[in-house]
Amino acid sequence: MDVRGHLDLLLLAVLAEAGPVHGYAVITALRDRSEGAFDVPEGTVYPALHRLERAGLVVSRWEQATPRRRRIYELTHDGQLARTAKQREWRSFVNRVQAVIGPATAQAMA
Amino acid sequence: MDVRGHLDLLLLAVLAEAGPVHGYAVITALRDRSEGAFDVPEGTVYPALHRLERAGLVVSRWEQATPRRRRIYELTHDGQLARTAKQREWRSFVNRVQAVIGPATAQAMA
DNA sequence: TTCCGATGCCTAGCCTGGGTAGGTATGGAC
DNA sequence: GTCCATACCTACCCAGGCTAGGCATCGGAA
Repeated sequence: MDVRGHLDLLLLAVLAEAGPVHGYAVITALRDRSEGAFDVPEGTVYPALHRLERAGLVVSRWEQATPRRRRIYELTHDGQLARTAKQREWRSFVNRVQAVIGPATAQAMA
Repeated sequence: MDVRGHLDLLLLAVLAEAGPVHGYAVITALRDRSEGAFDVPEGTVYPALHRLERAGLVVSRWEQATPRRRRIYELTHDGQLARTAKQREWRSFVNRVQAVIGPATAQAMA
């Protein structure tokens, strides 16, 4: 299942709840939390994290003294704000879609 | 608000519930049902309808004896199936996202 | 009567985002 | 010693959706 334009929300959510974490762990966290549904390829996640960093929503640093080189990502303040904003957007989006595709479906979701 | 990869679902839903309808009406229906949120430009909808027709999910015919020329779109049987499939996908997608971004948000949606 | 906005259709091209495919390197298990 | 999992990366492709334009008709307002 692809992430359909909501990748940033997912990444920001993982970073917010899992704390400072490296890229590969973001991928596994996404897979675990979605029960395997969001098996997002590395070629999607790494560039996305770089985008978020360029946008100032995350900062990264190379982890010291670990067996493998790891780049640790962390939300900035702007990233926190963006996360809550995107969550609001997400809720609104879901409600709008629900309104279009019919209340029966909305009920079936509960 | 953009439709983020769920345009086909929205179009199929409108066509399923509003019955045979022309393209411009699809646009207004989408806007009305979403309370203005999905104000999808014509340059998005018309090509999308053509895609759906090429895919065999809708058929179109030119309406006879109307003041303006109108192309009427209607779901095919495959279109009906695709609609229900995409609704299932949508529900699943929402649940997965919810699982990732946290149950608190899911609760807030109810 | 003339003009403008709403209706109704269309397409060419851009841009972004996500996926594919491939490369590099190290650690641990067998 | 070989192979898989870990861990990072980028170049490229492609689809989808948006911008920006064009065309035509109708009704109402000025």
